Parts: sequence; C-alpha cells; structure tokens
Amino acid sequence: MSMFWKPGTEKPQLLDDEEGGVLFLSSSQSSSSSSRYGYASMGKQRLPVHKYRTEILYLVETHATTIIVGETGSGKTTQIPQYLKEAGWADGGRAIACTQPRRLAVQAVASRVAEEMGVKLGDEVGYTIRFEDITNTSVTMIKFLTDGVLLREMMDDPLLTKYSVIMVDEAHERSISTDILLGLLKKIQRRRPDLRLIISSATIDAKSISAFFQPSKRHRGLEGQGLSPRKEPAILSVEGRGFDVRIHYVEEPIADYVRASVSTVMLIHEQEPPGDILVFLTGQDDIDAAAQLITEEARTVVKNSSGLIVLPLYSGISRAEQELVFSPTPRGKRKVVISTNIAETSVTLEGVVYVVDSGFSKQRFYNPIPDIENLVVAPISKASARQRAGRAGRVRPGKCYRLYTEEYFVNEMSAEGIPEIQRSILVSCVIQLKALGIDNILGFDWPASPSPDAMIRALEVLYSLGVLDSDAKLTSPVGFQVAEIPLDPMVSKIILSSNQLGCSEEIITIAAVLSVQSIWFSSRGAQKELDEAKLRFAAAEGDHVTFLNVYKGFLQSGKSSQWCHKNFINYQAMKKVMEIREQLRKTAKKLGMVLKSCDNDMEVVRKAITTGFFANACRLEAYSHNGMYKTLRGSQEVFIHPSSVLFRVNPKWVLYYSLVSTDRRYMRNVITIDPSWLTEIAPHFYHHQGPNPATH
DNA sequence: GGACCCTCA
Repeated sequence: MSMFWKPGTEKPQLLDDEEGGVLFLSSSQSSSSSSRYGYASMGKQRLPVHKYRTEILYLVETHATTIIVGETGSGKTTQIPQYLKEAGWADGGRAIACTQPRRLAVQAVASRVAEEMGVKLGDEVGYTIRFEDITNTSVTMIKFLTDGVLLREMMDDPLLTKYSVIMVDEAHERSISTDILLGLLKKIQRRRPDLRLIISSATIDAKSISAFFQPSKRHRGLEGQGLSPRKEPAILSVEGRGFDVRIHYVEEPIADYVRASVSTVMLIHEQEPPGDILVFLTGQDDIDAAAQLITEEARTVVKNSSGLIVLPLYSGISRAEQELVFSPTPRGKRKVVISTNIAETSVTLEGVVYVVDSGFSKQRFYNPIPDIENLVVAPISKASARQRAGRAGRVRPGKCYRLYTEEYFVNEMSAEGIPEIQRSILVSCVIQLKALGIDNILGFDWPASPSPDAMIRALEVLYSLGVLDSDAKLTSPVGFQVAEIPLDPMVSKIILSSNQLGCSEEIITIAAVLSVQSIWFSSRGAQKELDEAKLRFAAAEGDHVTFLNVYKGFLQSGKSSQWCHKNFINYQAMKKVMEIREQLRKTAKKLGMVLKSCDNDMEVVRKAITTGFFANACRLEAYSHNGMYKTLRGSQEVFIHPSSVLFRVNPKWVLYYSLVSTDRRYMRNVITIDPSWLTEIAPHFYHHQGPNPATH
C-alpha cells in the first residue's frame, strides 16, 4: 500500500514559479524526445498521467472526492475516464461522466477518446452538448458533456443516478455553471455514498476546492462505517507536458501597453529565432491598433519585414480570418497573432514560441446596488498569467515577455481571478436552482458565495416577471414553464406571453436571434457598407422587428449563403438561429403552446416583448441633443448603441434588450413602445410611479 | 457621430 499517496502522509507536489522566473518545470520532462512534437503522434502511454493510473484508481475507490491537480497536456481528461471504465466503474449499466465548460472541448475530447479506444463515437464513448446528443443510453459508458447540459439533466434526474463517477474538468476556471454544479454535487454526495467525484483543477486553486469538499462536522459522524469511502477529499498532482517557458519582466512599469507590446514584438522578430508570437491584449480596439502599428513598423523600420504575418484574433472575426489564424505558418514566415483572452483557454494555437502578456483583460463586473453591469479593462490574476505563459511552451521551449515588473507579479497580482458568479447578474442562476428544488438560495453551500445583494436583485426580477411568488417559490405554471425553456428568464417569458398574443412564431424567431452574438457580418473597414445593408431591413419599430425582416428575407432566398454575403449577414449565425428556433418551437409545443403567426401586426410583437422587458423602459430626455435617455426605473443615463437601427433616430419611448457599459451605457437591441403598455402590462412594477409614466 | 472580453442551455 505504501506506493499510494495518501492524504496526510506526503504533501502533493504543487508547482510554483513565484521564486524563480521559469514556469512549468516538471520533474519528468525529457524535452529531447522528438515525438513530443504534435499531439497525434504521441503514444498515450507517454502521457504524464499514465504513471499515476493505479494511484488515481485507488484514490477514487477510497475517497468520495478526488482532486486532480494537473497542467494542460497531462492527459487527465482523455485518460482518466478510460482508466475508470477499465476498472469497472461503467459496469452494470452505469456511466462515467466528464464535464467541460465549452462545447468545442466536449466534441474534441470525446472523438479523441473514441479514437483511442477504437470505438465508434456515440457507442461506448459519446457526448452531449446543446443540439447534439451523440450517445446511446444502453451502450454509452463514457459520456462527455458541458456542465450546462449536466445541470439540465438534473432537472429530470436530481441525483444523477445513472452516473457512478462524475469528473468535473477545468474547475479552476470557475464558470457559473461549474460553481453551481460543484455546489449541487456536494449535496448529492450525502444522498449517494456510491457516487465518486473527480474535480480537475490547475495548481493554485486546488486547496480552496478541497476545503469546499471537506465534510462539515455534522456529517463527519457517518465516517468509517461499512464500505463507504472517506469523506475528506484526496489531492493528487500530475505534471504537465509543456516545455520550459522562460519569463522576462520589464524593469520599470510601462505606461502604454499597446505601444510596449508593439515594440516587444519587433524586438522578438529582429533578435529571436523562428517561431510564432502570441500577444495578449484586451479588446478589438487595442488589437486593431497594435496590428496596424506592427504592420506599419514592419514596413518602414525592419529589414526582413516580409516575413511577418500580423493577424487579429477575437470572437468576432470572420471565417476567412479564422482560417488564416489557425493555418500553419508558411515556411520562412513568422506569424504574430494579437488576441483577446480567447487564446488563453478557448482556442489553442500551434507553433507559438513567444508570448507577450500585457497583464490586462476585459472583465465583466456587476454592481447590484445600482444594478449596473460594466465591462472594464482590469489586471489579470497570477493564474491567468501562468496560463498565458504556458501557451509559449506547447511545441518547444519558449519565452514569455510580461509587460509588468516581477515585483508587481510577486507582490501585487492576485492569485486567482474573481469567480464569475461574484461578477454576474444571477437571474438565470437563481431560477435554475429554484427549478432544482433549492428553496433557500441564500443559504446554499457555494464554492464561492455570490453577494446577497445580487441574489436579492435576481429574486426581485423573477418576482416582477411572475416567475416567483411572494414566498419566492416557482409559480405554476408560468415559473415552471420559464425554467423549462433554455433561455434567460426574460426571453422565456416573452415566448410564453406570445402564446396569448398570437405571435409565437415571430417571438420565437426574435428569441433565437437574440441568442446569437450578432447576425450582421462584422468586417473592419466596411462599416459603411454594413450600415447601408442594414437600412434595407431596418424597421421603424426597432431592432427586433428588423430581425424579423432579415429572417423573412433569408427564408425567401432559400436560406442562401450568397444572399447573406450580399446583404452583410452572417450565414453561420443564421444557421444557428434556425437551429435554436427549432429547439424553441419543440420546447414550446411540449409546454402545450399552439404556435401562431400574427403576420404583419407588429404591435402585438412589441407588446409581447414588453411583458418580459418592461423593466428596461427608457424615455428620451426632453431637451437632449445628444440622444440621452433615462431609464424609468433607476433614472440612469443611457444611449442607443451605434449598432441599433434606431441609432440617431431617437424615438421618445424605447425598451432595450441589454445594456453594455463602456465609457457610456449603451442600449443594445432597442424597440419603440407605447408607454401606456407599461402600466397595462406591469402595473405592479410601475404602480408607485403613478398611473401612467407618460404623464411626467 | 460611433461600438462589441468570453462562455452555456
């Protein structure tokens, strides 16, 4: 037994780089092996996780919760589910679940594992994400799924009885879904001693997750009886497969990280051997500015400038641009990818040897007191800095240039980012817990507690929508129906209302469009053409009705991609709209709705939207020459977003779908309303302001 | 006269 690491006998080996300047130095690294290049050629036996196979199986057998600390590339995600299956955890009709925060990762990992096991994807190994269920209930033993899908599964099977082991991967990212899931799994554990949890996390966060899964004194009494596993979590550390990354800091704090990143890129290009460069900046503005500066400087200053390919990377870039970013660098060239946080976790670039880290990213913060969500440029955490640096060590030893001082990294930078649940509006989160029968939301055992103020705001919103009653219980049928529809509660509400108003076909189309990022084709430099194209569809009633015009045109074109291209509409986004629309129609029918069209009666459409978004009503300031509105509820100053068809039109009364706060607060997706609807539709909400808000 | 960090159901 002494070959196993046991809690208390030996500390797990946690890697840290606070002292030296070198990251991800792992003990067993043999960087001489040429087979390390490229993932596909790697034999699975060589993955670092392999030598811990027996330890992992021992810990899972004997502990209710096992925390696996591992850098990316340790092989934990692909190998551990296979070990569990081989050890019999999928026998007797049970299944092993492995969750991921993102859809892409689910698909990639599932097909990788199916390939390694030599089985057809969807048989022994399957996956489930929204719109795609590639599993076979009686056959599938290993199932990959997004944590959002697992949460949905709990609505039908609260104890997740079909799973023997649930592995929550990338838990250190602390997404809202992951945190909710961890809280619920801890609850399930008490009712299901047979269930095993594996929480996979990056180094730093392991201790706080371990602390969370420590049994409380109240439950510790049950310990050691019969064959039930130990309740204290075990921690096992697995080294990564990455190469050494040498860290360079600036000597003095810098004032302008865009300029500093540009000069760092030029320096690397002039002095360092071949290898692509990945630059982390904060947003589209920064990135475009830096890209332009680098291109200019390469043209005028640098001698071998022809070798530089400068490419921006953020979620809004086009298909063609994506292909350039992810295609291999031509021989004799050097790629410079200038990216948002998207390259930190969501996408992986091969061939990167140099990373330039500005030390900043855009982050969303929610302040519940004024009820305002802000998007601000903020310093990243040490965990993010490490993750960014690691991106330079995928193919061979690399270098990371941090545009901040070592003193700042060591002494000022926070260890971890703030969990998303403490930075977000909680309306969706609260209704999800309510639907799962968690009545005491404020008393729920969270890995990180959200602010009580934010919870109360969410409860208020749900109450005003008629989703919760005065005892904060889900109303019947509206509350349960809203929870059933996989959308924000306000959008779910307008779908339900559209049933009575006879415009469900239209509202479902609008709900689907609001669910995608943008149906317009975004291309820098062609702004004028896009604006002109928009005018062809623009409706005086606003953006939502404009969406209906686009959808109609798309159908009339026979869902043609050429038609989309001609009209500056994103074909991929429209395909997604069709998919979401079909899912919503199915859900609506399941709820007993009879889908109807109102043809050209846009008044009922606007009224239906008002039933969900009455709290977002705004009035144009009487003497405003710059298009300033004030929200009826909070008297906040807001403006119509330049992307709206009502930008510069400035009708007197509007309703918005969402606010985006940068230097100003902009309303995105705006529709005109008749103010009398507000007191008609939401008298409980506008009552205290008098019988008619239009009178003041 | 001007704007969009990233995900998920």
